[in-house]
Amino acid sequence: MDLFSTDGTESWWQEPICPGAVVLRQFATAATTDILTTLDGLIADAPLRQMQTPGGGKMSAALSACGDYGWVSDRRGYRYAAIDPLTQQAWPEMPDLLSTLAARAAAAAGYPHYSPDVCLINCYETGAKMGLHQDKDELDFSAPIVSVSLGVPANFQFGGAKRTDKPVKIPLQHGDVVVWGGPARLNFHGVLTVRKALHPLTGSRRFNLTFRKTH
DNA sequence: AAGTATCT
DNA sequence: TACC
Repeated sequence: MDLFSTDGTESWWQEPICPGAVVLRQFATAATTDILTTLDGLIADAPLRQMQTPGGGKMSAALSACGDYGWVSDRRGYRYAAIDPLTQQAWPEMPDLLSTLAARAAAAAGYPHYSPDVCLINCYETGAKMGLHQDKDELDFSAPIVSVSLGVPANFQFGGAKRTDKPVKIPLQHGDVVVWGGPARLNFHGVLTVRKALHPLTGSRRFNLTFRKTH
């Protein structure tokens, strides 16, 4: 296990998943109180909402976003939109605290010069899940995905380039960051049903921040 | 479709 | 696998 400590205030380590993908364990732990305060402000301006899917279903995780665009799903399909359909306003600007964290994580995983234009905010209550899918609505697949876990734990599933590839199950805790790009950029991934639990900073909720370069 | 129903 |  490779252990990193730059100034004595952070201590994290990395666990490879497959070529192009890695877990940065406890990478964000030191900053999570400030991140969650920042999140409160963001979702006050762009409320979390459960989006409709094209088939007529509803996603169990509630979503919001900040940055230049947000990911939107409705009966017509999936897309990135510059205007939040709920508020009819632009999405909140991405705070420096978040873009800096994402860039630091990407660099640590071997992807320097990362400048995401979107941060999706996913909120999982007990029982919520996310089916296996690919992040393929972006226009730039050369940039990685950076995924920050906060609050109650969850089991992440990370598969291959084909839906039928058997995923590996990765338990994620508060402060863990997953980065995937390069040969793993389009790999299928998802979140198993979140189990009832309590976290001192988020109660029963799990938040997931996913950063992307969409344009 | 990031979900769900329906099939083999 | 199909869904428009």
